[in-house]
Amino acid sequence: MPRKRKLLAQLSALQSNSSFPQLDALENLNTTPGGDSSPKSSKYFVTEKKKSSRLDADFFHQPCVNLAKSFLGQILVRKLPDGRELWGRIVETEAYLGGEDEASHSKGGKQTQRNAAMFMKPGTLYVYQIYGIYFCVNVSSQGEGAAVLLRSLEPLQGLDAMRELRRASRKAPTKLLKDWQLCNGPSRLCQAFGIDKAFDQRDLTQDIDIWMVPGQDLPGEQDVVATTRIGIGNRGEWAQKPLRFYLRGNKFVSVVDKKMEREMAARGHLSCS
DNA sequence: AGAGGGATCTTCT
DNA sequence: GAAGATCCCTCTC
Repeated sequence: MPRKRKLLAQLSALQSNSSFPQLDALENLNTTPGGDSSPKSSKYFVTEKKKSSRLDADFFHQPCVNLAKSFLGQILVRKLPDGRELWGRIVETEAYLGGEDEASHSKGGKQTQRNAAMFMKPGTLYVYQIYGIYFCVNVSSQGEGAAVLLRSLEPLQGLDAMRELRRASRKAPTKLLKDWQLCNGPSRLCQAFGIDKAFDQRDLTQDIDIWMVPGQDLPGEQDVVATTRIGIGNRGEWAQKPLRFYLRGNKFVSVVDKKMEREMAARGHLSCS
């Protein structure tokens, strides 16, 4: 299986120096981002700066739907083992509410080995494998077994690395992926950001490889489209609930619901200009 | 542009 | 044993 071998090779190349994550962390504190090797930079300064800009436990401690909306416009940051930082603005999310939600992995309130992270403290990552080949990443919210699925990102920094990671999982020689194709889908963003099962149960408020920072321009209520979730098939009424949220008009969203956007406009949610 | 099928494996019945 | 919070490739209109 040449395809699989190629994937593994790419992955191990990227993670070649990650055998001792704690040592890596210490080294990273002593080096300035961007390869500046000025020897006198203070690690205390760097630590302080990081802490102040990271979204904290208070932010994640919100009811599921609120958190799903609050994520829009915020920034996911991933530090690769080689030191490169990937930045992506969150533009599409889905809320999975827990026990009562028939489409949730935590439906019926049942906790299993797979979904354990959904029951952990808000800000915990829940990463699961889907269809045997892909991964999806969620963030635990307030509420028993509730979590928010990250569906699409607008890539901001580290696009070359994202393209490499995305290309590694395809077989045929293809044209270079456009920017909008890098992170527009739950498993695509996991590929682009190098997120796999190893990130399950990690804490976004503490982890050294992945975290979130506040976005610059946060959307208002009128910029957010609320519509049905993707890929949950026949789950009765739960398939119909508006639990997917995305930024209106953003070209990095994976699935646009034109019909819903028209309905919202007709209802007067869209400001007339 | 849209429909259809294959890939591939963990989880739960 | 079957299904699954997906993606990619190919075929057809």
